[in-house]
Amino acid sequence: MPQLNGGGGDDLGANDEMISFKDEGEQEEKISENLSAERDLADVKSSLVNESETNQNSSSDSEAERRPPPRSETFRDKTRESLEEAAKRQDGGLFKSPPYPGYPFIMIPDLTSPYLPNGSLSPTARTYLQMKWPLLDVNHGSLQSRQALKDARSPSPAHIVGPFCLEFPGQSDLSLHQFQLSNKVPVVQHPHHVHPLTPLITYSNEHFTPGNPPPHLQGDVDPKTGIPRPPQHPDISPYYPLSPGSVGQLPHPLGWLVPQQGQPVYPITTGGFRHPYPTALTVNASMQSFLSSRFPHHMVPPHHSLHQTGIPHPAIVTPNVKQESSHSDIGLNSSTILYTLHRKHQDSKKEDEKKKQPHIKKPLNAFMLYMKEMRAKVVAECTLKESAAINQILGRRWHALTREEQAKYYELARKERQLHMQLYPGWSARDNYAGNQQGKKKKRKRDKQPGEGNEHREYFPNPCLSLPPITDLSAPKKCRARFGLDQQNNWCGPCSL
DNA sequence: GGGCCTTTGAAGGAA
DNA sequence: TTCCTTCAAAGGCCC
Repeated sequence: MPQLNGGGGDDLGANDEMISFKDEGEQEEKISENLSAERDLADVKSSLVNESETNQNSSSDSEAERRPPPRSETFRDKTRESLEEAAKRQDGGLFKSPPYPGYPFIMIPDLTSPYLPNGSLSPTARTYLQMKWPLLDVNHGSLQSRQALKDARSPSPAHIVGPFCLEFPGQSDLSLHQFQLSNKVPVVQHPHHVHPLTPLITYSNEHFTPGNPPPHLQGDVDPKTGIPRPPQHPDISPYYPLSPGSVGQLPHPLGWLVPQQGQPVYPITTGGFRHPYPTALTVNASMQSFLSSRFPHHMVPPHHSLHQTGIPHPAIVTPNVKQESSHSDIGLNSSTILYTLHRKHQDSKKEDEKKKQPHIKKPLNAFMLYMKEMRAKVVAECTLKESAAINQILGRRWHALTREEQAKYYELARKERQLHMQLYPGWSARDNYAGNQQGKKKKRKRDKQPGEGNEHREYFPNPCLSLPPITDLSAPKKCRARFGLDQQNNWCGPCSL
């Protein structure tokens, strides 16, 4: 396997991670070289914020800006430490004197209340929103945009500046790349028809190669696969997408986002309130539920039923809980029936509240990111549709990747984890275990027999050379079936026992 | 309708 | 520290 070239040992993933961080260290050097340019960038950005602040906001804004960012008690110490460590380790100068309060791994502003009493976005929230989702014209500074933000029903795209990333003269490609990595923006995730490459366009070589034109000026066809890219800015993370039809139904600032390539980014629908990917409202709602369940009530900021940012996170899946009417099942003829039903209603309501807690998905690991990118390509090449077979191919291709290529995905995965950790500080992978899921049936993997499965990989570092054709899923995997009794010297260890 | 398959990696818990 | 388990995505297949 390519990963073994370096003689790193058995743990390939660990080695790759090391490589990833090594590369990162090289990036730090480059970042240092461009520190002055980034300061200029920061000045420009800060001036933009301050300018709009001065013009539009009352003194409360300034006061809010002076206030230290809300230190949520929800942040675990270890999370904070890891974030700080990651910040120190990763961005060097960018974090020494962060011109952006929210960039990129600083504490997230209080998004549960990003608006000031006058209806405008607080500077902190505005900064965060812009950094997090550049599509938001939160920094535009115009009364128009703010008006649109306040008037959630206004779908006016007038203040939309279109898909863009914050590119400033003098900003190095590397820093821009880092910015894009850390502030990928959710726009739209088409459940199955989005080219999976999209997620990793951000991490394509374009961003690693200085001097490339802005990605949004490039064609819509991915040069790598020839598959058209979805109407989404390549700098925008599709991992934190908005679901079509999920946002427009809610009166929030994103209602004004413009359609791209004829497809509405945030379509205003009159459909139900069910949505596969909850919006930022549900993010906040999830955090609200999370906070409520873990911390004293007085420590939990108030939660409003309508979100303020409208930014969803794909890692969240809200169970489709039927909205119960508070009066629908209450009888009117008998007080006894009424009382009984009311009790039942209250009980079911409690259960529903538990179920309503959005399911925050795990951040994707490097291989998952790779799969998302390459799946369509493999499907196109092999005309396969069965994911099991495709995943086998992808698994082999993954091992065939060079260390540098893999490092790219490890880096992306690391960014995703950091972003996920920022968005959901108290989240634990354990939360998603079936045992903690209400009403979710625990999935049980089929028990593997000795000598079956990954054990072979230890003895055949390159499974592409030793395994039967990958499309032949029915081919036996056991060494006896593969090599026969007369070639037991080729059997792997477990099979030889 | 929901679990299984299949891959790798991350994370958490048990030993 | 090591090992094991679960979950993340994907979509056809099967019960």
